Parts: sequence; C-alpha cells; structure tokens
Amino acid sequence: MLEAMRIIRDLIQPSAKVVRAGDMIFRAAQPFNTVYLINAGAFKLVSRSLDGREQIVSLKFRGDWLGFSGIAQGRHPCDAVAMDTGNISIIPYDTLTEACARHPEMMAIVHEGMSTEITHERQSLMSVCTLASLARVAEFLCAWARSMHQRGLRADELTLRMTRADLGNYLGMTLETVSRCLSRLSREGLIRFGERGRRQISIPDLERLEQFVIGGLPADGQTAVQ
Amino acid sequence: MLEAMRIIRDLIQPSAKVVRAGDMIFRAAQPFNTVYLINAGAFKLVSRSLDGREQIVSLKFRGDWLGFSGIAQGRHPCDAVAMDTGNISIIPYDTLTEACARHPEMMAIVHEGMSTEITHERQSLMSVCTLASLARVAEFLCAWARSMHQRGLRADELTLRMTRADLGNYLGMTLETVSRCLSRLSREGLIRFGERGRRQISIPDLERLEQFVIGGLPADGQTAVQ
DNA sequence: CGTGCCTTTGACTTGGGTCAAGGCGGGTGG
DNA sequence: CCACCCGCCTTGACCCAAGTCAAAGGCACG
Repeated sequence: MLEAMRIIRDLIQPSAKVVRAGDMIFRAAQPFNTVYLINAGAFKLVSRSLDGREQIVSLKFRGDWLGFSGIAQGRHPCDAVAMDTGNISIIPYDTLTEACARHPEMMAIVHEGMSTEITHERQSLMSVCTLASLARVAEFLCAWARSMHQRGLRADELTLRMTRADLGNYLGMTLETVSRCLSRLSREGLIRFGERGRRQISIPDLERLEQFVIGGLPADGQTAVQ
Repeated sequence: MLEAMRIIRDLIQPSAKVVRAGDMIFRAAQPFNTVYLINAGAFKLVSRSLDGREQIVSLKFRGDWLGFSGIAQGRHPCDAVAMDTGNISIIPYDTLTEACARHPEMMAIVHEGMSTEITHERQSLMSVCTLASLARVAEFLCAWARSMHQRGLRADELTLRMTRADLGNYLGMTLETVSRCLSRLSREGLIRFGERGRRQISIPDLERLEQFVIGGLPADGQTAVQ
C-alpha cells in the first residue's frame, strides 16, 4: 500500500491538501471530476435518501481512495467528510485515467482500490445482516484495529473519531445500544476505556476479541449478565 | 448499457457460455483471472465468514459484471451462482486490462461497472440499516422493478428466482418475516401474486409502492392491522 | 462556573425472531 | 391416474433483543 502511494507520487505528482475535522471533501450531487488519495486522517462517507434518511456508508483511512463511487453517474452519490485533521492528494480523474492507460502498474493500483472498496462494503453488509449488536460492535473494533495495523499504525489503542450516534448509524443500531455494547465489552474485559475519554479504546487482547465475535463468550458462567 | 455491451463485443469478442440454475460461475477462494459479463439470467453472490455465516451480498442481472471483487486479493471473495438459465461472456482479466490500456472507452466502461457496483452495495447497506422490514421488502421490489425496466425488460411482472429464505438472507431478515411482509403488501393492494405461484409478483402501481417505501401507508385508518 | 453536547444507564415497549403447525404444488412410483 | 412425499410457503403464538423515552452524569469550552 505504501508502495502504491509511492508509485502514484512518482507518476502523477498530485497536489495535496490539509483538511480539518468537519471539512467536506465533496458533497452528494456535485459533479465528479476528481478523486482523492488519503495520506492521513479519517473520513466518513454519508449517503442521504430522498426522504432524508442518512447513512454513513463507509469509513476511510490512509491509503484509501475517495470518490470512485462518482464515476458511474458523473456525480458524487454521497458526502465525504473529514473526521479529524488529515491530508489528501488531489487527483483529477482525467490525469488518473491517462496514467492508467500509459502505466499498467497504475491501472492495477486503481483497480485494486475499487475492488477493495467493493469487498469492504460487502463486509459491512455481512456484518449488519448476520451479527447481533454486541458482536457487531466487537467486530467493528477488530476491523478498525486490523485496519490500523495494516497501515502501520498502532492497533491496540484506538481513538474513535466519531460520536456514539455516528457509530450507531454506521453499524445499524441506536446510540444507546452502542453505548451499552461498549460498556458490556468493557465489563467483560475485552476492551478498556482510555484516560482521554470514552472515545479512546484499548484492546488488551485482539485475539480474544476476534474469538468473541465468532464464538460469543465462552459459556463458563463467569460473565456478568446484561 | 447495451451500447457498452456492443463495444465490448467489438473490442474483445469474448467467448460466451450458457449456464443453468445452480451453476457456480466461480467459488470463494478460487484464483481470480477472469471476469464475466452477464448477457442474460440472474445471479447471486454469496459470501461466507470463517465461522460459517452465509450472506447473499449482491444480485446481478443482464449488463452487470461478475468478478471485479476478486481483483484486490487475486482470489474471489465469494461464490457466484446462477439463479436460472443464463448466458455470460467470459473475459480474461489480462485481455480486459489490455483493452483498457488501448481504448479509453473500454476503460470508461470498466470503471463505470466497478463504480456502479460500489454504489449498489452501499444502497443495500442503507436499506438494511435505515428501513423497517416491511419497507425494506417494498424497496427491494421497487429496485428489482426499476432494474428490470432499465434493462429493457418488463417491470410490472417480477419473477423472483429465489426462495423466501434467500430473499430474507439478502434483506437481513428471516424467511417468515419476508413471507409476512409480502402477504401484508398484497393485502394492502401494493402488490399482487401471479397465477404461476407466489414467486411471481406483479406491481399494479410502482409509483404507489415507491411512495409507501418513503412515507409508509397514508394514515387513513383503512388499512388492516398486522 | 455555567451551558450545551455527549454518554451512560434504567424502565418500558415492540418489531421481528423462534418455534410449531398446517397448506400448497409438483414430481414420482405404484 | 392417484397417492404420497418433499420442499417451499404461510400463519399463529410466544418471546427477547434492541428500540424508545427519560433522567442524570461528565467533559469541554466560552
């Protein structure tokens, strides 16, 4: 992934931009002509339906692309919002397609990015459809940790950059349920809250948390109820 | 879309294959090296988690691509299964990337295909996360109808090619709930069951069904309870 | 040191899951 | 041609996970 980012820098030399929490990278319905590569920070993609339902459809981090979903309709179908300060490379789509035509390795990178995005959205669907809320929250934390690890960041100390309401929206449950699930995971010792507030979560044993997702708690009668 | 299929035929002249209900086009974990373009038929993509949860993550029809999700890992992440007799073009991925490098319009078509797929998966997530089961079933039917219409097929007479269990799996609910929701929609006059069994559904007024998804029933006290 | 947002927790309600009992229809074999 | 079977579908009764509503505690910032 770092490799890919280096190749893009070499072949395209894109300009970059610093963003702050709350900044919109693009908005739904805006004409599509640019994609972005995340150098740092965390971003959410928010879809809105005609009748005002709002859904966080994806979370994106360093190495991820923003904007591919706009290709099909020539307009972005969702908002992209920075969740904290970050840095993105700005890549005109024309430039990108030209680079793809000229350099097979560039096309490979872009296709891989889109393919990853497809797979990722499907995993979200799978999680929402097949897991109970407690396991869903646990899996979300595992995925976040794995994702951080894979990007070379520390994976045992997560700093969630979102409110419980956002989390709940993304995971398909209410903010109260998110809160209860996190409390429960903490009570079970599967996670711990950090000193810097309840958005900081540490995972003492990722292995065990992953086991919990697929198998639930070992049935030994030791676990607290509710 | 038909335009795109013509261009592909002209530029690549892919071989085609007839498939029958139940045939696997590819299986999860198989090495990725081919993509498929659907000429006719209906297909489901099925993901399986390590612990055996199974999820239908997408349904595909004429004009859709099969296999892009395998690019990222070099292996298909899911099974692709034909839901009835169909016909697919077989396109080696190498051939496709070469055609993309040589012909900008080919690259545009491929990128559009992937982009559409990303957007589509997000809409599923949105539907599962923000709609109650009755509205979800209704929206599913609307989407199927729109999708058929867009492909030049008749949109007021759907023949679902799946069991209630598959439907429920795809929509994130049990088969009993699907059954109850369909019965309810029928009782409300929003859909009708065909003579050829309860998998054939006609939509007398698509407009009204779409209104129902976003607004629920008009509150006039006429509607039956449960 | 207040004011407002975020989070937690409790009590209650409910949509949809679970379990169980038929019903329907098409295919097979007697 | 009929009887039976088997897979799919529907419906009812019951129950529970998660939603809703409400109250209060914490934290951050002016």
